[in-house]
Amino acid sequence: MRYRVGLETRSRIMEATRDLVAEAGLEGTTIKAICDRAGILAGSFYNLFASKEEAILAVVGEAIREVEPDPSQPSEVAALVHAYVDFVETQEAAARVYLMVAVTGGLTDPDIRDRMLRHHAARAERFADALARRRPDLSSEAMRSRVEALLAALNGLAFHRLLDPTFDLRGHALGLLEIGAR
Amino acid sequence: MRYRVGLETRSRIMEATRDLVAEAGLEGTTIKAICDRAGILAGSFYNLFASKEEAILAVVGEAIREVEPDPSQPSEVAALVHAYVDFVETQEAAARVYLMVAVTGGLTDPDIRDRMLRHHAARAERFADALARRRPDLSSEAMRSRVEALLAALNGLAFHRLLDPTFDLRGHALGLLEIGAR
DNA sequence: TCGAATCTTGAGTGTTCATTCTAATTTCAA
DNA sequence: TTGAAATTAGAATGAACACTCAAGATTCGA
Repeated sequence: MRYRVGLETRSRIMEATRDLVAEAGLEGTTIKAICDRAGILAGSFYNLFASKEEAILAVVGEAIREVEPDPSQPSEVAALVHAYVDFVETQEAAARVYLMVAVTGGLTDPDIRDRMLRHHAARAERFADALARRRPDLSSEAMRSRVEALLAALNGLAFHRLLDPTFDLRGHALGLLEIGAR
Repeated sequence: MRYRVGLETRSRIMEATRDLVAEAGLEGTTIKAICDRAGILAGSFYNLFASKEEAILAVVGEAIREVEPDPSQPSEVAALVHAYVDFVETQEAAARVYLMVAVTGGLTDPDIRDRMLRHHAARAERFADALARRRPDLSSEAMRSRVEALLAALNGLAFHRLLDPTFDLRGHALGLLEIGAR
């Protein structure tokens, strides 16, 4: 059971963590820097998070929850693509943190890798459902292939956009639909 | 002017660095671990590399040079795709290091970011030339769009393959050609 | 209002790590 | 063979950093 002030501190910590990791990377971000930006001291940090890793994973968890709009109701493929582009464009810091953890963590830590693969599988499922409505003619093999290609391309394009802010992510992402999801 | 033993030590260091970073990540890899695996002591490391970062960038440079086959003569799109898949499959450690540096470094260090964007531009050029021969009908805009989509998708698929060794990278990569480069 | 739970402070701890330095050894061109 | 340059060993250094702790302050339900 947390007090209100504790919850506020917690969200200030997460905000500071997200922005700092987005700028300086996972290891470039120190507890001291997080605390300075959140306006607290180390003891308060450890009152709310067990470790730096836990704070970063909390940020990633939040990003994962925000990248998918309304998981309850079905969507069009184009709507899913737009939602993803919106996420990258408007929550750039969260997108950067997600990407860094997915790559560094995914390639070195089995737990994070499994988490990323599960997230990917859920996303693929969602896209497959949407695509099935638009292209009922495709075999499940062809569907799988299209979805993997589309998700991989979206991720690759998003990475390019994060490297180069002038890159037209939305244009290229919508181009994918023209090329592959006629 | 280096002596033969120095050059041999240098390549042992690079090999150790590549494999360790592939396993443990950029910051998980220590100078001591590199030296242990290379069978040397710290003094020798610093006789040949100015810093840990320099050794890692040397590994990345080597990977960049190996990912492109014969930059002199022109290639078919399919050949370029095969070459990329071959690189990821046979030089998995190098591919992992490249990816980690591209993401963590690219998103936090301006020099590395520029280097990655230049590498991408050169690759895109290469793919565009190959695609132009197969599809002379496409406008230069459509060409650009196809190439960006193809490269992004290849990168995304490669990342997935590195996360999940059972993922059929070559199958999906060739699927891209069927979908988009008819 | 009371007081148990929660929160904050801020100094402190211990470790890990990249990097340096010096002296001894080895290489290899002339 | 010689000796200047390159290589190596290995201990030492110093900084950075994640994390702990005890004591006081604050919160808020009962």
